[in-house]
Amino acid sequence: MSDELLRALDQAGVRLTGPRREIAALIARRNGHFTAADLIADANKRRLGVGRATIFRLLDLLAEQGLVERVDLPDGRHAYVPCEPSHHHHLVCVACGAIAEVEDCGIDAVTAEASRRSGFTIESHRLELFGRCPNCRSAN
Amino acid sequence: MSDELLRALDQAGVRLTGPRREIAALIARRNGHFTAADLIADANKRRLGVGRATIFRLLDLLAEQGLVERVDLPDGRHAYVPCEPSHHHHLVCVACGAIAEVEDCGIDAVTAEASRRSGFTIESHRLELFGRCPNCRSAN
DNA sequence: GAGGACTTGATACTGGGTCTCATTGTGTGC
DNA sequence: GCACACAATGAGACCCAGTATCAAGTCCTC
Ligand SMILES: [Zn+2]
Ligand SMILES: [Zn+2]
Ligand SMILES: [Zn+2]
Ligand SMILES: [Zn+2]
Repeated sequence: MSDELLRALDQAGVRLTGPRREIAALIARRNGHFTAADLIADANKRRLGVGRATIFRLLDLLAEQGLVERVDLPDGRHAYVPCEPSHHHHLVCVACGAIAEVEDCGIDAVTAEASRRSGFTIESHRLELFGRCPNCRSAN
Repeated sequence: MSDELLRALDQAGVRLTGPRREIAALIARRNGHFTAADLIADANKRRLGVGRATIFRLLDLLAEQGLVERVDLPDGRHAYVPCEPSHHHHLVCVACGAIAEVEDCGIDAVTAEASRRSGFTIESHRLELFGRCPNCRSAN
């Protein structure tokens, strides 16, 4: 539920205001990835009086805390995924939007090799995998 | 030079128009990554009469042909990188924008493992590495 | 409770990118 | 070379994500 998000925010010294609780609840009841526009639409539908800006601000906050991660979809849209705050990568179903998390499984070797060949110092990386989840694959 | 881009476009059955030649020249004289806005600024500076829309349209075309690839910068901006049309990844210098290309060096093993663990069929992936090129590292 | 800092939402604004459409330019067949 | 069908162009309007501003409201502490 949204309790996790709220607890984590509280521990980070962030004020737990009414709007923030409501937006956290919206996020908790989504599954898979969502865009800022999705949340704004949700909020409008439920006639919560929260403003657009507040939603963007909370998303920034959550991203800072690593509770949510930004994903760039293949079509260029920006989406968010609720997340554990440890390093990992996302597998996104292009049909239904379902998400799976995968921990590093050999990426470090790849970055080390790339660094050796190019002479670059690598500071960060982004890996996103796109495909079809088991459900969508069988539904074809 | 821009001849490569033009030749590739020609072979793909695309009309070689004046504006397209000029934009291709602009791209050829850039090094590293660039944004659509960069090209638009270049075009304005040189008083080429090309419209914004034409630049976006050519970028789409080039991306379709794999002659240019879209990169999502860490700050969320969308940039492009001139490219070979074979699969590979980019190493982007966060200080000066220099680009190095790296071929797959073990990524396939990572995707296979992720697929095995999650049950997803993986159709595509995006890997971007961010760091500092040798120049920027020593200049510090 | 009172106070002061933080948060909020309305609104205006920016900037990337798309759409439309009348005009122009290109490649082709002759 | 020339005409023609059709693709491409550019000007401008338009749309949408995201940001900035600021007066009014809210939270937490004391
Ligand atoms: Zn995650
Ligand atoms: Zn990683
Ligand atoms: Zn799916
Ligand atoms: Zn550099």
